[in-house]
Amino acid sequence: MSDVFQALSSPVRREILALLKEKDMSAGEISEQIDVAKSTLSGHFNVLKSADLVFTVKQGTTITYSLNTSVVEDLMSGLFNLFGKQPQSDKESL
Amino acid sequence: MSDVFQALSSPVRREILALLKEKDMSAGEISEQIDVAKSTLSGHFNVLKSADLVFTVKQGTTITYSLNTSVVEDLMSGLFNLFGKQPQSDKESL
DNA sequence: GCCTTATTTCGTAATTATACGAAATAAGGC
DNA sequence: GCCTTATTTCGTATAATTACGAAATAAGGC
Repeated sequence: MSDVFQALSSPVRREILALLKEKDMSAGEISEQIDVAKSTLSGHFNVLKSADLVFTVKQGTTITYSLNTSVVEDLMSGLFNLFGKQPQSDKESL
Repeated sequence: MSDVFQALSSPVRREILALLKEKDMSAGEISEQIDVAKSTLSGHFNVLKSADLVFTVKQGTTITYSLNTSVVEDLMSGLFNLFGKQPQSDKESL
């Protein structure tokens, strides 16, 4: 849960996710759209992968990034758990 | 938007919010529940206030913190905007 | 085997975040 | 006016984040 929020706290990473919402893209394609060094982007990709927000498929030398929509649903339910009216059942989710 | 995610990325701050979900609490009451120094908590309160996730009422020498539920709704709609099926209309929200 | 293209890892620097204890501020009761 | 209680600000230390360019790795075409 921390990982997901931490990942989402960067505007650059949210921009990556917004691009991937439209279509799957390679690291190179993403770097054409976002003005930071490729090495920096690569670091952001790692953060997004660790948070399980994206997954990759490697085809030859290009790596295609895709949005992992199921984790977004997990995030939503986590937010409901954090803020919803129901009493907090387990604190592990914090 | 960054502020909110950044605020939510800390487990300590999420624990504060979970406590405030149950009921309004003073800084002192919160510090009885969470094992970090009061000065450290005070810093977390500032982050939460900057993100507009909580608001305060001062009565005498005690300050009561309350959850700002409307910002949670803003967060939800921001997430839908980021991940939802509809094409991204404005990039300002990033 | 060698070049080119795609991407990541490494070394480094600057900024930001998190934590603590001690000192400062603010309000109320006596 | 002085003490007590509640909370914040300050000084400081450490760790994490973000960024860059250069070098390393990986795969494919020739």
